[in-house]
Amino acid sequence: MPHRDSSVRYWPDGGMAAYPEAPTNLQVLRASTLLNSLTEDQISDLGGVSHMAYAERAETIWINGSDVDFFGVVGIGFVKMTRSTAAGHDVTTELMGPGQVFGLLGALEGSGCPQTAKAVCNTWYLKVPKRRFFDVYRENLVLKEALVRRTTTRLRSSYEMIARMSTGKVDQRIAAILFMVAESYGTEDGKTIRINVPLTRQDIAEMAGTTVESTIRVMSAWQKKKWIETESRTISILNPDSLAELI
Amino acid sequence: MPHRDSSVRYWPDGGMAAYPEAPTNLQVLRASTLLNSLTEDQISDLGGVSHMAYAERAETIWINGSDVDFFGVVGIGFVKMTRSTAAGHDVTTELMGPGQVFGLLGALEGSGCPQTAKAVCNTWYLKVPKRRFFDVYRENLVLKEALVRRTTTRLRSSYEMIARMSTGKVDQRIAAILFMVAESYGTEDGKTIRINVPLTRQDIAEMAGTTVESTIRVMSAWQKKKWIETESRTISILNPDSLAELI
DNA sequence: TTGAAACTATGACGGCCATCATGTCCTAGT
DNA sequence: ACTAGGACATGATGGCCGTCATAGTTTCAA
Repeated sequence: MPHRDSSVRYWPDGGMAAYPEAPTNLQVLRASTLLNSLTEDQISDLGGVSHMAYAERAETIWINGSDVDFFGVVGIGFVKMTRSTAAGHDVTTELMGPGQVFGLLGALEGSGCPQTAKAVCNTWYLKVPKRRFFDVYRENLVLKEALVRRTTTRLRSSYEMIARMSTGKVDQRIAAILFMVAESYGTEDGKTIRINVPLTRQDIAEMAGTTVESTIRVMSAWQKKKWIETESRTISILNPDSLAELI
Repeated sequence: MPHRDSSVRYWPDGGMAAYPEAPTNLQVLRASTLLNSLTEDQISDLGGVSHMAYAERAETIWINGSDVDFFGVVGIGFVKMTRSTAAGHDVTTELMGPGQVFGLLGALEGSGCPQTAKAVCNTWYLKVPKRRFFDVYRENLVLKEALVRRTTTRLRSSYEMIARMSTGKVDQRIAAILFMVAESYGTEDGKTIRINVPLTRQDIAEMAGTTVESTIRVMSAWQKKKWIETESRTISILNPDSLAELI
């Protein structure tokens, strides 16, 4: 299922002394599956009032509950949407990659953003003012349809998550997460699947709803079995079959 | 937050020798928050091609993956949407009550219904043919907007679920489930909140992603503490404060 | 280059909870 | 009324995994 072209750049590499090259506003808007249904005029219109922003790895873009007057479109990099429980644990519910729109959810019904947005790695993203977007959105049947489809898809995969996370052992949950991320951001090379997101064990633990230690234990065991491989935060699944039959 | 009028009938009571009185097609359509945005003409149109159906407690309305040519609107009773994991456990992701539309999700993008629908109690529901609905839907801005809102709300609460279920002890999860159900289908009477859904411990276990035994243990303990009370599958929260501070 | 911080790794221990087993009570249908 | 099946209840047991502790390794900025 991994479908992306391996030549695509997912995140800014190299040091950060000089900012990695930012994409242009229009590039980002056109790359968005949700927004590229707009007309050229509308896109350049929105592009004109939006502005590119940069978030460093682990930087918080906004806290949950806060009222923000923009939503984001990931340009290069990754943003995770998290929620923190009363016990103080952060749980990651979604991982947004290049072209993905984030923070639009709360926007539609006015109520604040229910989730915290945090950069997984150094990330360029476009801040689009909500107000301007609504002007386009309100009467746009195609856009509404696109939005329905997008939320529907997310809803479906979030049910998948609930089913996987609320039952199942830790190793199953982690395996499920790996496949889920690979599904969106993986590239195949023969049997091995390379996950093009720089994820720490902590990141994975938050997605799987477990602890760093357990995640490390499980993944270390897999590494010894040559099922997976990690090099500088990039995970490759060497033996998808074995991993899959865990689930 | 429980907001319903206690005079509303949530499910057919009494024996089933004679079917409890069915609501009419139009009653159900008008009671639906999603569909009542339609014009009178459209409603009576849809009402004409739909037909009322009855499902007994625990009856399966459709299996996941199957292609069904209708979606449902709950008239009287409750329907749960479940998914079963590879391990054979059923996980309930949503509980749909009177006026709620179910099974529309998969319909919009053609792919089969991702979840199994099962009656929680004896239930009257309206089967609305998808094809006819699409004719109305396709060009209807208001309906699309309503759908976006509905999906958005569901998405939000499903993220809530993920956060709650993937972390947290069993008692916290169960408490969270009770409040979540009470939020939608509870009626307040002084301090006590009565949950107007006939749920077994098994039902609750499936929602909390745990086992019947654990659920029984936890809820029995609460009963001894007079925090909750059960009479013939109807749960009342006597002491919401104590229960809430578990979470 | 170097040092600090973050990440990965591994062990010990204890509590939670899934599983199995057994029994009572309630409900529904003959 | 009687019986069968489902729901509720409770105990015993063992393994998973969260927590704490400690140490090695990588990353990155100065």
